Amino acid sequence: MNNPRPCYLQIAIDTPLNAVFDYRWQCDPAERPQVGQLALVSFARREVVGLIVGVVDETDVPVEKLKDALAVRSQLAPLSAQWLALAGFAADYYQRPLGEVALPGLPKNLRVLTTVALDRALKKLTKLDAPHDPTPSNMPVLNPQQQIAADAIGGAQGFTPTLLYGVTGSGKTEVYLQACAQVLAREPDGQILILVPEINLTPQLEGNIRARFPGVMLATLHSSLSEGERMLHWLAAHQGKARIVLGTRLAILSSLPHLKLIVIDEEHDPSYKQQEGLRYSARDLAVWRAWQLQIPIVLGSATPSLESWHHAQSGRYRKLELRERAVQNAVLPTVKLIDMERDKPNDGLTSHLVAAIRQRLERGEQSLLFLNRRGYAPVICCESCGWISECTRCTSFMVLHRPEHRLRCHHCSLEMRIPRHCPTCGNVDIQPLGRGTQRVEEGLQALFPEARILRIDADSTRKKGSAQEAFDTVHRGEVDILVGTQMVAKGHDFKRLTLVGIMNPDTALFSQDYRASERLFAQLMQVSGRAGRAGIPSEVLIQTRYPQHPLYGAVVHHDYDHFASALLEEREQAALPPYLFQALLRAEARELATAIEFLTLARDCMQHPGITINDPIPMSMTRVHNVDRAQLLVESPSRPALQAFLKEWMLTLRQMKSRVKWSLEVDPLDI
DNA sequence: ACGGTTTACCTT
DNA sequence: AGGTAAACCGTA
Repeated sequence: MNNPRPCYLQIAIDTPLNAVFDYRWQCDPAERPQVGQLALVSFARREVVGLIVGVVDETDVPVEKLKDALAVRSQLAPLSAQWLALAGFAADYYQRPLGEVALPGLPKNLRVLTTVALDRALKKLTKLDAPHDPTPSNMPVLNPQQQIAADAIGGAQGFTPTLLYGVTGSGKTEVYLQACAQVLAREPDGQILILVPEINLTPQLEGNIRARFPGVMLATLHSSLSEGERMLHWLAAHQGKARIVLGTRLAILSSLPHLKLIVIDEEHDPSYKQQEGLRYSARDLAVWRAWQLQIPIVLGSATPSLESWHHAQSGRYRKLELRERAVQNAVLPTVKLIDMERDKPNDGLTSHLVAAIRQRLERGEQSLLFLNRRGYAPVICCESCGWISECTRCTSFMVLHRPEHRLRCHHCSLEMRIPRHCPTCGNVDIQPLGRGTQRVEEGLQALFPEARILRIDADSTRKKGSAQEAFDTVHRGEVDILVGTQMVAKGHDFKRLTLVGIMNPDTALFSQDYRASERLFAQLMQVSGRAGRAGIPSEVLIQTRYPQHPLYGAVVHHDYDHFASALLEEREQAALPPYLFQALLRAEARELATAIEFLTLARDCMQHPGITINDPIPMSMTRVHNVDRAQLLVESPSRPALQAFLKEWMLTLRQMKSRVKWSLEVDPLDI
């Protein structure tokens, strides 16, 4: 006899509450809901989609509190136990409730009340039948180092983390592709996840993969997809139809039931770290995922993160090296330092750099000027009383944007007209101080009136698609001099580019942030790599006041090894990551004192053997948009000890019910 | 007494 | 978090 008895669904919901919620469900025993399915429930006067993490016959929740679940999304195959374990690991590690990790990782259309988008995508995928021919088209012949690397990665069994270390142009992409080919050929349903820092900046890669594997479905996952596309691509991966998934950091949480290989390109890139909400590192989660599934993972970079380099040195990761440039007879560019004390710059440009640009113009070659500061000038100031354009809402300056004739705060977007005279003393001589890309562009145009100059930065590419258009213009050779921020440093191969000028990198040398030099080195190597890709000898000129600085010496000699070893030694001596593990508790309030007070309480509320809790300090940019921020750094040489402490600590802090807004970041990058 | 804003409370 | 209802507050 069928005794219709309710079962209870334990549901994770996207809320900061650290709990799962039980709902009643009238179970047809033949169709019991499954763990990993999604369900629609009413929660705190609204309806939300949650994730079923348990199906049980009993519950401790009092009957008067229990509600019926409204619907189960049975048309969608459940998320696998392995996927749930990944979300669970991320939730534990980053100290957030499971629902806050698992649900935002799903396409938005799966989380709405109606299922029309889901049904439409399902229908579309049924009709579309995925090609299943893993045969690659025209595989280029690899050089011996590349071949060894491709075979080692493609033929690896079990959890095999590999650091693929090779300079720009050494042909890492080709190694990935051929390793992929081996895995696709060997594993009949096998899926591959390829992560890149920013997909817009590597448009070539998607094309290369499609061209190489015409018989295999590729799905992309990144933030500039429309919701419809994202739903479709996510489902293609979830159903196993997409054999290759190419995506940014958010793709690490995609459902890949037959995942057999993970590739992380430019693994050192800071954009693998999410900087708001759940502050996860896609690279670190990827390594965990590979370990969980016991599959190979390759981390590629010309300038690996010190964390990965350290793992390679200690033998935890296998290190494979590509020493030669593989791209047809390409040579490493010559890097030269220009001493700005001896060659005084005019309009920010030393005579050496000007001469080098002129030479390129005469030869019909392209130049790139790299300056990591947008706007016209970072600040304006009054000549007579010393007034400077500070933001009224932030601890920062209002940046002069000349084309728009406005001052703008880059942190809270406050804008105002440029004052005609000084607001404090009335003096009319207000001068821009320092220079950004707009001012450099203006200076160059005055110097080379006949040259075609293009500026690429966040301001010039605000409109959708305008960045691509700008890059296309450069590729077509319609630009002589390119001025840009870090936007131009990544990915693009400029065939006719033979000169890279780096305008003012010195500020990072003496930064409080101990990671600044690691980042600067990676950035200089990366931007240098834009030149010399087509076999024409090319040059990188770095303008500096500190030509003796060892960092520049390492850049000149393209010597990451020694630079990294020296940095690692420093980090070990100073007890810093990767020899130390950190977490950061942040608090924000109208008054700085309120934030500090909360953090002091947090510091003193628990015993903490083996853990160092530093004093609360205001953040380096204390005020943003009229909110004051402070932080508390927690450190331990043992990751498990830190994890155990954080777990307890979060329980205690949540119980404090303080009305101060606070958040925890595990493994912070910026301190 | 009004209406707009800040705060407190709840989530199965 | 996010949604609602209660509490607060200046002013007519």
